[in-house]
Amino acid sequence: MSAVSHLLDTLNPPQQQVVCHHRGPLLVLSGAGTGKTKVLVHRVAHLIEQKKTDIQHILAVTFTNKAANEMKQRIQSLLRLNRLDNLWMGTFHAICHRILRIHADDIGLPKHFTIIDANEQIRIIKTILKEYPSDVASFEPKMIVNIIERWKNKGLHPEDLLHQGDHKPNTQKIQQVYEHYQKALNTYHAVDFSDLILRCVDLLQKNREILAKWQSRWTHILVDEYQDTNTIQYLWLRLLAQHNHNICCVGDDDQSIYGWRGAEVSNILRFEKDFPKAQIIRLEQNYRSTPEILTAATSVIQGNKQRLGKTLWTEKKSGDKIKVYEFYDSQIEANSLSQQVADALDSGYKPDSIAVLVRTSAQTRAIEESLNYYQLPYRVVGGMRFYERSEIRDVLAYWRFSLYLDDDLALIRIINTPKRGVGPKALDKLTALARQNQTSLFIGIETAVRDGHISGKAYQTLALFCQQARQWHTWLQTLPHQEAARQILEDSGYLALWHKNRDIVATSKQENIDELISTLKNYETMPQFIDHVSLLTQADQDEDTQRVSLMTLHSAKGLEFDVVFLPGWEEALFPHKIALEENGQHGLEEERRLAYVGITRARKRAVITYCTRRLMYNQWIPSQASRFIRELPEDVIEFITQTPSQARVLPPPPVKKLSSFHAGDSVEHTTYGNGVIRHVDGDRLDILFKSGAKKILSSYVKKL
DNA sequence: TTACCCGTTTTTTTT
DNA sequence: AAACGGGTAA
Repeated sequence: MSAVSHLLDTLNPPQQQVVCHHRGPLLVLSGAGTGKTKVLVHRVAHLIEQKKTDIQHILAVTFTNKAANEMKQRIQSLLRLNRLDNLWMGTFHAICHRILRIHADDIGLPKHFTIIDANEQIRIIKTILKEYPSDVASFEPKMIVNIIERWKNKGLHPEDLLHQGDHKPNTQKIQQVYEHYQKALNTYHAVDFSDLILRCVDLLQKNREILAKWQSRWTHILVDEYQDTNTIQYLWLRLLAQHNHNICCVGDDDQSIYGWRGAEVSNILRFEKDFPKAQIIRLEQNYRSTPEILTAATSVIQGNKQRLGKTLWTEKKSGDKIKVYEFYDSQIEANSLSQQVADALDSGYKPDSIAVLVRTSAQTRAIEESLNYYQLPYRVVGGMRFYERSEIRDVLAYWRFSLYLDDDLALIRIINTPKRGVGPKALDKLTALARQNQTSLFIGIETAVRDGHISGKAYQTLALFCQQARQWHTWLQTLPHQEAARQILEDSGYLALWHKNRDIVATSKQENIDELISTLKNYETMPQFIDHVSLLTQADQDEDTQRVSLMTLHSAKGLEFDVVFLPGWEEALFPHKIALEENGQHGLEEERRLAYVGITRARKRAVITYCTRRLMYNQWIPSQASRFIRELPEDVIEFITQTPSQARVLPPPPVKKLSSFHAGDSVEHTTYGNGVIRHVDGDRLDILFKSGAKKILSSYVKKL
């Protein structure tokens, strides 16, 4: 008997096995912790092992790249395979990206089109808005981007909006900006995130042969986290599955938390209509949590009216009650949380089986400070992402531009970094010139230099720059790519920008750049690296080290931990007031699903906390318990209140004794690095860092 | 063109 | 508290 057939028996009969064997459209409505990932992994493994299906005929869509990697690994170890190169598994965006690159010619994109991020979107919108009359120009660029995204998520192009008959004056104006924005993207040979999918759908719809090719290629389509699929993604799936009808979607309507990104639960209902023979299977046995946790989660989610409805049950043994704490303020909440983390570690839980899940990323700051103070090992998941740092984007732009001299967006980013005396004015002129001649910006600049269109100061630097750029381009063709990459940064004077500066910020930027250069060796060529990087969102750093995870509820989707802390359950923060203001009842229900996701991440212990005052914008704002706390069933919770007088006393200092400080001691600060104490003033230390002197609370520094 | 001052805003959630 | 933007002087 083969390994997998044997493993199928370890699945929990009967439904889980049915999912693995089923052919034809299948919708798996499964609750939290019912083993849906396991089922998907086994289904794919089973298909591959039976040899009836070649790996390349399977398409599996996951919600994050990380989830895809994990699933691949699990399949590999099940089948004892080394590689799964021909398996198409990844996010909608990654898969559409691959398809678009194959068919770039068919839709008039260059092979190396650029994918722009949110910052670049806003920058482009800003420049566009300048050309409009004052009423439009005063629109918030971010709002415009949001509206355009919403349209794109529904598959609406600028011209579709004209036929829609929405004649609100603002809609018409924004429609024009949308049209303008798409033109700008075209001239930059760029697409935004939503375009990856939208343009892929366009490609498939307009080109029957290409559609047929992909339809017949994929005999099996699997979709995870189906509840978070938006309209355009659904259209894409439907196009591809229409031929074979062999599509298996797994999702939980109670965990739909991306409505603001266009996800529609109605896609679940649509599925039954578009695939009439679809079978629906419900997985309702939870294998993850204690009955207490499950009861609490179920009770909260029952507050929602719009549910497909299912009843989760478990055979697990009874465990701890869910603790609900009220604290005097958010600092005390953070400190108490640290202590409880320390307790959990003491009682044997591994750091990576503990998580702190917050509603907004702003909450992480206070918690981080406290975890630092108590010297607990933690990691912020999805915080300031590596590839979003300005120095990393600069370096990537240098490389991208050197590789593709016609990449105008990259050029614009780096042309005046370091300063070459080319400001917005000069850039406007050069752009206009390039557009006039129908050339890329770089060629435009070269012409301008040759024909002497530029005056004194900028002329010198630009002439040099053009020569250098040609040189960089050649280097990438002739030298080993890692070497070329470094030389470009040297030669351009970009590295010197940070070398000059001795402060801690510059040092960390240098380190980041070094790290980026060293990752180049994992790729064979520069184009390969650039392609890969444009879709990376989370740098999977120090995965191997044992740390407590600190992240938002949204990024915790699909994960599970033994112990879960849920701080900040207060009205206005959770449910967030913007969600209520903008989306009313729907907003509230989505927040409630978020609460459900939070609680159900826990295997053994869940701790919910709130406080009566919270520090916001450096001001103390009174707060009150979230309505979700009232929705918890009393018999599974243990309620603990700290009175203000108790709360005023700060918890004792770290488990390890806090060393007393003296002038002359060397200390370390997580942000500012190493420094020397000049003067001690009670709890405040006057420290000389490389970046300059700072007065810092003793609790934030470590004695060396 | 850039550097600096001063007043204003910032906190949903992410592929 | 810290980041951002508009305005102005050099």
